[in-house]
Amino acid sequence: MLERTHLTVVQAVDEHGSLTAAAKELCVTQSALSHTMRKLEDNLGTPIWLREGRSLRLTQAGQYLLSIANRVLPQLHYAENKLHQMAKGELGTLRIGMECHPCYQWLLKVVSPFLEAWPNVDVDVKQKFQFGGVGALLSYEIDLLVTPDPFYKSGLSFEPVFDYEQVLIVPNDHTLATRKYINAADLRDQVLLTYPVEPDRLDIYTQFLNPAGVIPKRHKTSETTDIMLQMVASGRGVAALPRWLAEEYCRKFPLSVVRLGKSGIDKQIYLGTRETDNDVEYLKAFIELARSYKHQRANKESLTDKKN
Amino acid sequence: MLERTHLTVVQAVDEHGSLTAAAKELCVTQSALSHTMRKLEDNLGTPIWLREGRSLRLTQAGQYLLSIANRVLPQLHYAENKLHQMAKGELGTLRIGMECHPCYQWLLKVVSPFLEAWPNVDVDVKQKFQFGGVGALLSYEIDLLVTPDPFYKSGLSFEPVFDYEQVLIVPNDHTLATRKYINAADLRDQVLLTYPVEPDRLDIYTQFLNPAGVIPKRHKTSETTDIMLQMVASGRGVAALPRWLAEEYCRKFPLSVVRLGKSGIDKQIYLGTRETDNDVEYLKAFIELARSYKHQRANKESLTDKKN
DNA sequence: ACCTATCGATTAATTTTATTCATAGATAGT
DNA sequence: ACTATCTATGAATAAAATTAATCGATAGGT
Repeated sequence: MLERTHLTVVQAVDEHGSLTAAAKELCVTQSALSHTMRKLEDNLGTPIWLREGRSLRLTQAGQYLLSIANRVLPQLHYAENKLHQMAKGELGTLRIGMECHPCYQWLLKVVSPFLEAWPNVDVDVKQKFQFGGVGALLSYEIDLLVTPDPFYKSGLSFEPVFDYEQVLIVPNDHTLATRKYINAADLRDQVLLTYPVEPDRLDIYTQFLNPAGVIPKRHKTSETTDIMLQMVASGRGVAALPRWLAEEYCRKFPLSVVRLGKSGIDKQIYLGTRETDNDVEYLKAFIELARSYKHQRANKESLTDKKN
Repeated sequence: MLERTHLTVVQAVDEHGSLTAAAKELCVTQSALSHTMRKLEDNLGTPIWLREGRSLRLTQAGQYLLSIANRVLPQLHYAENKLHQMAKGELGTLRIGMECHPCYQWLLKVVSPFLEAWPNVDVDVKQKFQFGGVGALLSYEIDLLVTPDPFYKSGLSFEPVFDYEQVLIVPNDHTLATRKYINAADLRDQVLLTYPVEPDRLDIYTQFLNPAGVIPKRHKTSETTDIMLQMVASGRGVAALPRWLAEEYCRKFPLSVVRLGKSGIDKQIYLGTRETDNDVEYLKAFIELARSYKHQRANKESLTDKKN
């Protein structure tokens, strides 16, 4: 009943001084505005303007209506703008879900250039999902899943964006420190430090220890990578980490990296999305950024390899 | 482009769970809503809902739109309500203009019962007018003029609401205190206290002193009635006031009232309004209240007279 | 595994609404 | 007094919203 047009007309008349001028501004005839506002006045039961000769003077109701127009119209304009930006995929919230700890370390590297490139897009990172990461993706709890386990299913698409080797990290003076690689049996009398998750979600168990039927001497957990590696550095145990991350810590602490098994444990990080989101610009951009980060790192690593 | 309907529909769908339910609520067909929202989605370039089987799920844009709806719609509802109240004359601001000091004293008496009776109507009192009180009335600066000088002109109507006698107030021990009435010449050697306005707007000059060609010994001014009468009480001069006001002060201070001239100076207070405002309920109510106050006071006075 | 009820989308027809056109009435300025 | 410039108005027209009828999809019951 009180429509946006009415507010627009009141505002335009106030700004341009007359119905005629307002009509020109709004690209309609003066008659149209006259009819429109007359109808509103009839509905409200009060005039908006007093007609004095050939000019209009706002009544009290009209003044109030003008104040409403000046308050509400900007809100609508702003909303329209935002919606258009959202439509163009320039604005929104990228809700990222994660299913592994190494993913988190990797994610931190990619998120910051993304935030810079897309100042109007927020990033939300979630880690707990009632029905798993894929469930969260399918139920629109998240828009992007970072996971080591692609789960091919219609409606979803997964893409590997990062390859890494899972390695053992030990103190420099550890008996295993100089080994080219270790076997599962070598961990039988070691204390193993991991993140506090179930062993069947830890690659070192599923891909290394379990197949060989080996159980380490003890298993301790640590929430954070820093604490974990400080414990490793002080000889309290050994830990498994992505090589790129382990090497970073080798610079900070007296630690060494050892391959797990003769050919190593190779892992990938995948990004999962809904196919319905294929045209969301900032999502595509994030994946592109993730891809380029992978290559950049690959180049770096080959350089380091040569140095060694 | 982003219309009120769109907001209403988004809100209704959120509240009732489906387009169909929302349509029933809004008393239109489901088809109508489907068309309306489809058009909006086309305009924005982004869907508001994801169609999943037979249910709708808000997109990010949709969630934003819903938040806008929840913010903006109440504003419009509230505005509509207020406008309807204004239309019924139950709401507004009564802007009162005043042209004389006694008017102000009288006004105070009438305004408070009015404010009680019309809790939704505000009262604004103004005293300075570039083009006089009538000008202020005609230019919609005020809605009601309280004045001793009716100015009959087409478009305006004046109504007397209060009769009073302008009297001289003197200290109890003053030489004039016991006189039945005084002549202009009696003020020749008195100090006259008045409000600080031009003498041609003071009745004691225009209707009493000037006709007799008398000028008082001295003329002092005071902004407030209280101070003025304290000065009178301490023998610094004499003042002219409406009788009803003077008698009130006689109870507080040792003061006496003396008639000005043999038959006294009779004055009226008029209320002036624009004829276009004839159907403004609260304006009519104010005038009615003013009238009733006049009668009430008249009765009181006649009672006091009998006692004396 | 098959009905059935229900949901949203769609097309064409229809109704309602908004807008224009043409013109009258009023008025401020020259 | 004349003219230009307002707003209002009624009828005609254009545009938009709404409906009716129907389709395809799907969740839930049997």
